[in-house]
Amino acid sequence: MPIDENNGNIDRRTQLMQIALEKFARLGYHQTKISDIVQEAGVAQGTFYWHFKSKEAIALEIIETGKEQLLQVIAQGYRQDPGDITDMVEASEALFHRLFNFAAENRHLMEILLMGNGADQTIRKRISATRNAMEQAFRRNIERAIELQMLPEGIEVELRAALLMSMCDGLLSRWLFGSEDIHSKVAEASAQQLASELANFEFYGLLGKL
Amino acid sequence: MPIDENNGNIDRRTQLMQIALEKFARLGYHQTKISDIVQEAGVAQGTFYWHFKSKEAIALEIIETGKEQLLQVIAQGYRQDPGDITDMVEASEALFHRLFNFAAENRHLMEILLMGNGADQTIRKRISATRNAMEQAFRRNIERAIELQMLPEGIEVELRAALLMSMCDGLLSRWLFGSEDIHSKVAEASAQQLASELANFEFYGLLGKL
DNA sequence: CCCTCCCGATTGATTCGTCAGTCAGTTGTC
DNA sequence: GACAACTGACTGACGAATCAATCGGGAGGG
Repeated sequence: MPIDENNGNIDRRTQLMQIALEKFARLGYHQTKISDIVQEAGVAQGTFYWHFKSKEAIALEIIETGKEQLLQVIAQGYRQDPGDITDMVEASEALFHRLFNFAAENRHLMEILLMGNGADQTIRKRISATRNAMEQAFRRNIERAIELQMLPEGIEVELRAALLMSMCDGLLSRWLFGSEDIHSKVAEASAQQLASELANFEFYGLLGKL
Repeated sequence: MPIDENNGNIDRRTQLMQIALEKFARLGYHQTKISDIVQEAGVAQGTFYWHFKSKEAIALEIIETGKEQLLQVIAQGYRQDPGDITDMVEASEALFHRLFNFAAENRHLMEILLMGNGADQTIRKRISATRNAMEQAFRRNIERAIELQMLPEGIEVELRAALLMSMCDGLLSRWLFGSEDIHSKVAEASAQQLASELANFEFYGLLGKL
């Protein structure tokens, strides 16, 4: 056999994490048995415990990895140089667009992060830390916009970041996992459309641009 | 003993539901043992199974009860007669205020509804149905406002309802359960303040009233 | 070239704790 | 004596984690 054997032969560790991610998302944390994971990977149960300390450990590692990717997407942030409000809306829209694309490409990860599929305390805490990090990223973006005088000074930054994050949460859950029975328009929209609507609402609220 | 014995002697069923609600919220569904519940109620394990078919059954019943209360709060809705935008914002604010007060008085219920504390499929589905019902209530309110010409006709009602619901979700979670380490301003605000900020953002967005 | 020792990776039967749910029996009330 | 409410020891299943045994391949020595 050749030395460099990489024909779909990813690192066991990575393979197990991918399978676990998919199962945690689809079945929920508690419903996923280690035996399910190893069976799908075609290895024995002991192998799992050679690579990971425990079931919880693999979950935490999955979340940590996802967090880093996600923050990278957001960190690209708003544009650096001043402009008018239209520029601001556009920049915001671009950020959402990137975020929505990432989410679509990482459904399982988002399912865990957004729906917190039935994990326990420790894991939920880690998830919430991840979301908190996202929110802080949004917040820095808003602050930056104020420095550049693209937004008025008086506004409650923290509150606005929270609202923004909430709206992302909400749109993403509905877009990716909206209940089948209720055919939502949100579910059918494109990442581009959603990003655009969201950015508009962010700035102009229900009354729209006047 | 007298016939009508009600000295803090609530119906066993109700008592068990209250205790279960508190424990599900605090510890999470899977972490809560039936033995915990009955111990706190001071009854034997068999008693639980005399009143409820299963652990899942009590959880579903708790959610159902909560859903009804919650919908009642929202159903009081916007005012019925036309007015100007300021009236609209005020009506909206009043709705949020009622909702936030209810939430504060029903922390445990909200914790389950908002954080979905680690339950499995069936239960999460029921929770999501409850939230969906809330969202539809918001939606009807927006539609009503359009009929009364308090809002422009062109807007995407469904999307706006989703965004509104998301913001409520987000504010409520942060207000009631915001992580202790990050002292959030949101956590310290009053129901009144939050309702007001939210209603303003709803209509005017980040740019504020001009 | 072969033998052997080492070690990382893997196996899977077994252990062990944990709970949801059961049931045969008791209590007390009308 | 009938029936609703309650008891609590018990069981049966399940699933996370363990561990002694195995495998395969590379390094080194003769």
